[in-house]
Amino acid sequence: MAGNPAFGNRIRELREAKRQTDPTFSLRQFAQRVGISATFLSKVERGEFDPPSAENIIKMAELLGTDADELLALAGRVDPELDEIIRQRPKAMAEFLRTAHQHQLTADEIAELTRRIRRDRQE
Amino acid sequence: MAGNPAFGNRIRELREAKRQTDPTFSLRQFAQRVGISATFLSKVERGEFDPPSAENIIKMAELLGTDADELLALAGRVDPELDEIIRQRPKAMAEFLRTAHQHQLTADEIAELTRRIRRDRQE
DNA sequence: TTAACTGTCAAGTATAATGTACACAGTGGT
DNA sequence: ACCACTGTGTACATTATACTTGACAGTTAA
Repeated sequence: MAGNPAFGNRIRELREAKRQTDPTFSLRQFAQRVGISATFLSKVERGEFDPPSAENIIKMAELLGTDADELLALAGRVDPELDEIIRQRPKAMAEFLRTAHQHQLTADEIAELTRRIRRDRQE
Repeated sequence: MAGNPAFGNRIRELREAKRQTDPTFSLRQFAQRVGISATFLSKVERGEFDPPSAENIIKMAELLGTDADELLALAGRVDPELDEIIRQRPKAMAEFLRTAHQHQLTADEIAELTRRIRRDRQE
């Protein structure tokens, strides 16, 4: 890899937005709360460095009040927890994911299947 | 990481089995066909080194005639292709996976959902 | 005007991941 | 006795990942 402007821009955008109402969202202070250096964050936001580790991206999402999975996706990563879930049922989950992809399921259609799990289980 | 006996044992087991009928499945020859050194494979099989890259595990699965996703899971990895699929619908897929996990869906139940995708799509 | 911020630049670092080359010892056949 | 093969131990090598330190210039507020 060699930097990711899409991810960086999004972080800067979210951080600047937060800062409108909370001045502690300066580059330095935000970096400190995430647990990385200001320099690193600066380069990441300008797409000069690769996004941080999944762990730190998740911290960013929490602080910024946004969805971690979307931020991770933007960074070209997946929550390690999801990989762990796949590993518990590798064949079945792999087949499910590939089939969903082949049929180009929309987010709504996937959400419908999620609801079905909850519904079937609750009775 | 620091070696993975479960993965190594499985590879050795599968390779030795193959060798019963095909003498080209010696450690050296198999390593060569996978594209790694015999030394490395030896250490991996004895759980002294970590499993190879996802790419090389997939090659092993092909040569050994076994399921790549299961081998990858044993190695503590996930096919990068699956991560890519998740990244295309991060929120929906993440929610699906977490819900399936929370409800402890069995492989069969997941397969049923996969069939449902195909069925609903075919009409 | 100086003090305290803001973000940025240049350079370097620590650790892990993913391997390699080469020499060696044991075994089985000829 | 020798050859060719088996797997293995020692000792690195290479690249990527995920950052850090310290110095700097511009802006803002007292």
